[in-house]
Amino acid sequence: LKTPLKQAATSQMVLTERQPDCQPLTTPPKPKETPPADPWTPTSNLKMLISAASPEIRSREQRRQLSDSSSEVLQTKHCLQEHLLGDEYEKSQPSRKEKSLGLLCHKFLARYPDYPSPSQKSYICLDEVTEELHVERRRIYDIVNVLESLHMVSRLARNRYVWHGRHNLPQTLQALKKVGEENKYIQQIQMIKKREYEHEFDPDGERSEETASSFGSSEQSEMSFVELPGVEFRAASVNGRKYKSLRVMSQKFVMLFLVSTPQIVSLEVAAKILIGEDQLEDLDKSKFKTKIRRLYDIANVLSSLKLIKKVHVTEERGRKPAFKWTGPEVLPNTQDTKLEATSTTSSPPISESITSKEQCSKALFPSKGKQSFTRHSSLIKLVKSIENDRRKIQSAPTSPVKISASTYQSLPVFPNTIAQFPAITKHQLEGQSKTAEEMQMKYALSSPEPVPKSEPSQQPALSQPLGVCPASHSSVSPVILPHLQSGVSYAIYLHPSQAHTVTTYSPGFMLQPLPCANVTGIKSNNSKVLNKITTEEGDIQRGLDEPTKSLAAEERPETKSETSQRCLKRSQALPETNLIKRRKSDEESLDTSLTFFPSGYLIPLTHCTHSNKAECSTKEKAGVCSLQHTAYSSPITGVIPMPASELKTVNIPAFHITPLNIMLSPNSIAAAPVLSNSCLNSSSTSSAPNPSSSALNFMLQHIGLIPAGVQIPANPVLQHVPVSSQSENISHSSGSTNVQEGKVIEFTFYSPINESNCLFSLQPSAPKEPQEPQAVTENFFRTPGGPNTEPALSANSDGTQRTSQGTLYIPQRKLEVSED
DNA sequence: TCCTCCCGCCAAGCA
DNA sequence: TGCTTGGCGGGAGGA
Repeated sequence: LKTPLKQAATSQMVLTERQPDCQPLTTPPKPKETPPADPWTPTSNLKMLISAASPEIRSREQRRQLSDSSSEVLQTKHCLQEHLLGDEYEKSQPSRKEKSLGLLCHKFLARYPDYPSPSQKSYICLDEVTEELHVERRRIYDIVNVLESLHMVSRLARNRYVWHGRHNLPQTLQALKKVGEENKYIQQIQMIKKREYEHEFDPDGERSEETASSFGSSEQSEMSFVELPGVEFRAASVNGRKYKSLRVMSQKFVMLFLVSTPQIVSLEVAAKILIGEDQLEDLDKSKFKTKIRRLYDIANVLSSLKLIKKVHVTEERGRKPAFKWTGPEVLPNTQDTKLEATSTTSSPPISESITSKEQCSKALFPSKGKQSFTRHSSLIKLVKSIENDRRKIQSAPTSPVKISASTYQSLPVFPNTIAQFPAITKHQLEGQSKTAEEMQMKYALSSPEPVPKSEPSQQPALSQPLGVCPASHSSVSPVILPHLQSGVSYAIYLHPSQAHTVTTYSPGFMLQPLPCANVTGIKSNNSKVLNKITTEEGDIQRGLDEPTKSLAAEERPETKSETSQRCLKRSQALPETNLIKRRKSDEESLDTSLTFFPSGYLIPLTHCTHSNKAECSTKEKAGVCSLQHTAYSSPITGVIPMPASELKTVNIPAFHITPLNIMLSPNSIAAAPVLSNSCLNSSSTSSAPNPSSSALNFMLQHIGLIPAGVQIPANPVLQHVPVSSQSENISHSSGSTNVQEGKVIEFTFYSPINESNCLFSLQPSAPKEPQEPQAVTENFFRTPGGPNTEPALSANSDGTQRTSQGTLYIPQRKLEVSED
C-alpha cells in the first residue's frame, strides 16, 4: 500500500474545491493486489493521467489487471484533468521545492530525536516512513544512506534501521577527518586546483606529470566505508556496490570539509576528487555530471543536518556552487574524541556534545583507543608514510607548543603595536607588565638582528611538510618599516619561516610572528563585516598549513613574548565596543583552531614616523601615541587596524597562481609588499633568479626608497615600497580616519620555476598628498614565462592587462564566497 | 542558459 | 523468485 494518505487528502481537497460535481471524490484505498506501481506522487498522478489518455498505455494498464478502485482513481484523475486545465492542474501540484530531498530529510529527521536515549532504541521501518512521508522508497534510501555514512542510523535488517541520532557524530567526524588526512585529500584538492590553473594557461596542454602521478596515487588510496565499532555496515549490497555507494561518497564529501580550511568545498572539486578515486582517466562529462548529481543529493541531506551550508564561490571564471562546513569543529587526530561545537550550527552545546559523546562512547567504544574505522589496505602505506613525516616534523627541535587562549590573555604586550590602536585599547594594556614591555622594546627597537635564523634544514619540513605544496605558510611576522617619503611607518607581518631569513635594511626593523585567525574563525567572528572571503586556494592552503602552523609559531625561542604580542595585537585590534566579548570569541577561535594566516600584511603606523621613532616609542610605552582614529580588528588576522567597512577581503595565498586584483592608481600612497615565504624559500632550490627580488628592487628603486643601482639581495626581506594602490575589493569607507582611507592591495608573484607564488597584501595609509602616477613596469610583475620573459602587463596569457595612465589591472581570480 | 535535483528505470544482490 | 537496495542518468523546474 503505497498510496500516501496526505496525497489522497490533498487530491480530495482539490477535487472538492474545484469540482464538487465530480463524484466520487475520495481517493480509494489501494487494494493489496495492486500491481507494483509508482507511488502516489504528483508526478505519477500526472503520468497516470497521461497513460489513461493513451489507449496504448491504457491497454497495458489493463493487462496489468487494474483493479476497480484503480480505475476509479484513473477516472478521478481523468476527471480532475478535464476540469483542471493545464496551468491550474500544475498549480495544484506541489512545487519542486516542496518535494526536495532536503525538505524530505527535514521531515525525516523531525521524526527522531537528535539524541535519543540510549536505553530506548528507535527503529526505522522504511515502509512506515515512506508511507508517512508520502515518498517513494527510493528517496528514503538516499537519506538513509547519507545518515548511515555518519552513523546516525545503521541498518538492522531488511527494511529496518536503527536510529542513533547524533550520538555517533563526533566520533564519526573524527574518524572521517583522520581518514581524510591520511588519504591526502588536501593534496588532491591542490592538484585539482593546479590542474585548473594549468589549464587556464595551457588549455590544450596535457596535464602535468606531477598532477597525473598525484592522481595516480589517489587512485590507489580508494577506501571503503569508514565504520565505527558498534555501528556496523550491513548494507544489502555490501560487497558489490559499496565502493560507489552513496554512503562512501558522503563520507568522502564530509572528509573534504574536515581536512580543508576554510571548510568550503566546491562541488566541482569534490566531484573531481570522487571521480579521481574511481578512475581519473574516465573523467568524462557524463560521469562528472552524475557525481555532481549525487553530491547534490548528499549535500541536501547534510544541509538538513546543518552540517553544511550552501555558498557560492566566485572566481573569475564564474560563480560556482560550493558548500561550507557548519557542523562541529573536529580537532585533529586526538585519540580521545575531543570535539567541540562551533557557533554556527544547531549542534548541541559543548557540554551536551561531550555528554553525548561520553554516553555514546560507553555504548560504542568499550575499548577505547581501538582503531575506529576500517581502512583500505592500499591506504596503509600512505598512512605510514604520512605518519612518518608527521613524526619527523613533530620531533624536530622546534616542536610546537600549543598556546592556549589563557596564555594569550596573560602574556605581556608588545609596545610598538600599541601605537596602532585606540587609546581605550591601550588603556587596557597599561596594566601589563612594564618590565616585559621594556624588554620587548629593547628587543624590538635595538636589536639589529631581530630574528634569529632557524635551521635551514627545517625549512622544508616547515613549509612543505607533505612534500607537495610549495606555498606553505604558517604565520606572519610583523615588521615595522619606516616610510622614508611619507613619514609613515608600517608594520608588516611575515610568516615566521620567512622571517627566519629576513635581513633587515633598516636598523629599526623588527620581526615578530603573528598568528592569524583562520577564515572560518574569522567568518564566525566577523561574519557581518567580512562579506567576501577568498577561498579555495586559501582553503587548500590552510589545510596544508595545519600540520605546520604550530611549528612555525614555535620556531623561535621568544615564543612567549611573541604570543603575547599576538594576543595583544588581536585584542587591541578589536573594536572598542564588544571588545572583551569579541576578544574572547577570538581567542576561542584561536584556541580551537589556531591557524596562521599565510599572507603578509602591511600595517600602516601612520603616527609613528621614522624620524621620531624614539618619541613614538616612548609614547607607545605610555600608551598615548597620537593615533586618533579608531582601529578595528581585522577579520583576517586580528591585528590589522583598519575600518570595519573595509574589511571585505581576506587574502589567502594560493597554492597555484593567484592573480588578484591590483589597481595601481596615482592617488593612493605608499605601501610595502610583504612576501610570503613560499616563493622565496622555494626559490632556494632553484638557480633561477627570483622574480620577487628583482621586482622588489624595481619597486624600491622606482618609488625612491632605495637609490637606483642599489640592489636588495634575493633574500626574503621586507621591502618598503610605496605603491599607488586601490583595490576593487575594498569598499571604500565614508569615514575620515587615516586608516579608513587606506587601501588594500593584493597581488601575486608567480615564479614559473618553483611554481610558487606570493600573495601580497598592502595596506597603505592615506596619502597626505597625491602622488605622481607610479608607473609600474613590467619588471615588477612576472609572467609565468620567467623573470626575464615577457612581462605580464603586455602579455594576455595570464589575463593581465595594463590600463591607461600607468594603472595596472590584473583581473581578479580571487574567490569570494557568498551565501544564499 | 545553466544550475539543481527529482524521478524512476533497472540491475545487483539478499531472503 | 520476489523484494530490497541503490547506481545511474534523463530531463524538467527554477534561478
